[in-house]
Amino acid sequence: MYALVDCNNFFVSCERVFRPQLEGKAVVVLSNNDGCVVSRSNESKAMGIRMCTPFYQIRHLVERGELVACSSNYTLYGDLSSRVMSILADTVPGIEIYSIDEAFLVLDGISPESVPGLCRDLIRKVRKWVGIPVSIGVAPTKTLAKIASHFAKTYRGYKGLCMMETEEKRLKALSMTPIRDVWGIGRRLSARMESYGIRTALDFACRPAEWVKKHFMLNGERTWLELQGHVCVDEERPDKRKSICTSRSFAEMIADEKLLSAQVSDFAARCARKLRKEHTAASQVTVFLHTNRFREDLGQYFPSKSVRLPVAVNSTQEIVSAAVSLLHGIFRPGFLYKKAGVIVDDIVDEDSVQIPIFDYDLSVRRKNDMISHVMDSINSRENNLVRLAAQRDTSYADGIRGDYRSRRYSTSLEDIIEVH
DNA sequence: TCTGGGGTCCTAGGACCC
DNA sequence: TCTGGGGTCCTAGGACCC
Repeated sequence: MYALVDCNNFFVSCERVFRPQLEGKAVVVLSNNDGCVVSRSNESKAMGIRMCTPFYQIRHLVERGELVACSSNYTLYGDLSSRVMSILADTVPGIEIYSIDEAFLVLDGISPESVPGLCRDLIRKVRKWVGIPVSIGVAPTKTLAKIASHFAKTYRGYKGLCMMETEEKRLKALSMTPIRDVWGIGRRLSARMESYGIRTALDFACRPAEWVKKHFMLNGERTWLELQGHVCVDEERPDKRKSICTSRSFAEMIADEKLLSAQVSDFAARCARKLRKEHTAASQVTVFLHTNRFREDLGQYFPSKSVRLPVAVNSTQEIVSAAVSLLHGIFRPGFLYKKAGVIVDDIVDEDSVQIPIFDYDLSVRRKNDMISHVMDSINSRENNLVRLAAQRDTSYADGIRGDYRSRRYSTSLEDIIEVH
């Protein structure tokens, strides 16, 4: 059996940990630039606020005092997430962290009758020690555990735990689950399913195997098997990423190449830091630009360009310099740019980097690596204090709007003192 | 006026080879 | 005018996830 532990309304719950007065109120957490809604409390869901709603469409509710909006504070959420995960990891033999607010527990070796008690204990512990409410769904496959956790969250009677351990419960749950809510069935697939008359997960699970194979690809078949109770989604995801991306929308559109170059340098430096943190290196760098897709009155341009480096690298200097020259290759004057980003991929472990035999100056590489590590150790104390000249000379948050930002309760000494 | 960020996997189709 | 068949590998883009 798998247990899916899911933090309820995670970002909102994190804000509530440090601002208990938000308990019971309609709250939303906004994306970068206070752009759109990325987390909702039950109360704001009940008001009909949808996920990804642009904030300007609901700002009047905040002004009328009917809704509380919080700018996102990812450092805080990451910190609370790791506290939750470490409690889970201490309690069960295996844990697969699936996202910032979800983890699968592998219940191998735990007797079935002790599972409910163990789960209830976890719910209690996480709530008491971290302050975050979680729901747990237990079922024979990950796809079914997802469905179970949805029931655990939605129906008060379950008190946060839904066990799907019998055939009868499986069929009942599938019959009550719209096909679009099934893990792995997105907008496109569910539209197609509905055109075949499939409305619920049970409708789909009841179709014959041949029919599913004929009409859907590998993923559809996999989901179908999982709904039957056959494990297909098993393998744990590796902890090292295959690609790393740093991108931002700008509060104000940018026309100037120098300004854009400073932003892109900064994104590239962030990618390099993420690589070093995971002890990996990348041999491909990509830069992309977006104009504002919502402004039909303005010229549109979505260029992107990649370069393959002769060696996998993770020094700030090398990644930034690759990114800047890519930018110069795609920048075209006369456009207003709304978003830019840097992607590094073709990632390998930093200690298994293949060094070319010819035309490569190892001493330069060593020097770059040393400088990067010194930058890391200084920047770990004061974020972005030491930068390349190419990076913009403002602090990171500049140019990114966040009018409703909470304090850095878990990381900033000043803010911790303020709380106490 | 104002519309997020960061990932993974799969597939189709092109390039290339024999 | 007529112009094969089959395989592999790579990549861009789509679909999906949180």
